[in-house]
Amino acid sequence: MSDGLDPAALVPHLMQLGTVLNRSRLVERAMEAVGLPLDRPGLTVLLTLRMAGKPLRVGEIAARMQVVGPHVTRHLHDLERAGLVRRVVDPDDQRARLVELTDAGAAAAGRYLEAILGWFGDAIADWSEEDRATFGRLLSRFVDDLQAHLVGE
Amino acid sequence: MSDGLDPAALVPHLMQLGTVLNRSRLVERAMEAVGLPLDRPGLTVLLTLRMAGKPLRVGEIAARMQVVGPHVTRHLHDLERAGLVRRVVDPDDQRARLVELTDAGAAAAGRYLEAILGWFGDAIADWSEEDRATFGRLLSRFVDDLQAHLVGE
DNA sequence: TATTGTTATACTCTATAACTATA
DNA sequence: TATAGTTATAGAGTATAACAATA
Repeated sequence: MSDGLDPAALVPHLMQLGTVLNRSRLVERAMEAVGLPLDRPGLTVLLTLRMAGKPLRVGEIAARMQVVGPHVTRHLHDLERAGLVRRVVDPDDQRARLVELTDAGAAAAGRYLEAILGWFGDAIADWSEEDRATFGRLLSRFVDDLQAHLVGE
Repeated sequence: MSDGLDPAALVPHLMQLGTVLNRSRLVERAMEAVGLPLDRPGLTVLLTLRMAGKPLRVGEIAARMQVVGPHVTRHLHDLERAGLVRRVVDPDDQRARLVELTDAGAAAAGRYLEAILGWFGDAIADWSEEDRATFGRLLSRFVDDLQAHLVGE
């Protein structure tokens, strides 16, 4: 109530960010840059595995993407056919499948990430080191707090 | 290169935020809270008009939502049938239509916004005033810089 | 009987193409 | 001829339901 930085001022920025993140041609450009055409969910699966740094079960991928199981299964087919991932039976549970990146998949995910990072880096190239650090800290905190509140409700 | 707050650390948070913003049930909850069932794009149209604070042409709404004209037209039908918006011919150009909120539409948009603001406010309720102000400032700057770079490329 | 994943199907959101009316 | 909007259609992304296999 003391100034203009209440939630009301935040919402338009967040809406705009959501738009840029999801509706801009960011992903398409990354795919052009890398030269390996994937659909958006396929790329998300790849990046999810890459960021996890280890093989994941189908259900775990779905949970991290916040989508439902069948959706992941569907895109795993394409990725497997393209030689980017491999499905192996989980030794701990014969029902489950462990999905892992192939060498080609890991390389592709790395190149995509590199392209995207390049853009983000360019966008904040002239920020002070302090602003970057502060933004990183507050953004992380914001996402965590928001998710906690939405889940907990 | 001096610490962990380079773009690489930002990306996972941004991906997560994108997920929360677009794929969580945030919108559905707001609609339940308000009791007026709309689809997501319909609600976005309503909020776009509300945040503009004045009647907008169809093309202008589409531009702000970063979607294509026909998409807006489609949802305007539903909104008009529900009595939430009104389409009037632009006096300056007989080809164009000015879309304006009805009283009911403005009231609904206000209630939705209130519900959403409430959640955001709760999420950052225990932040210091300084952190809120800083986050607001950096977020706004980040979105602007990012958009400028993506457009300019 | 509960859980992991798959198959089949349907729904939501958004785009492209073809058209109408005004400029 | 160019622009604002609409209608009709198609495609991408995701969900629900029914099922199979293992636990």
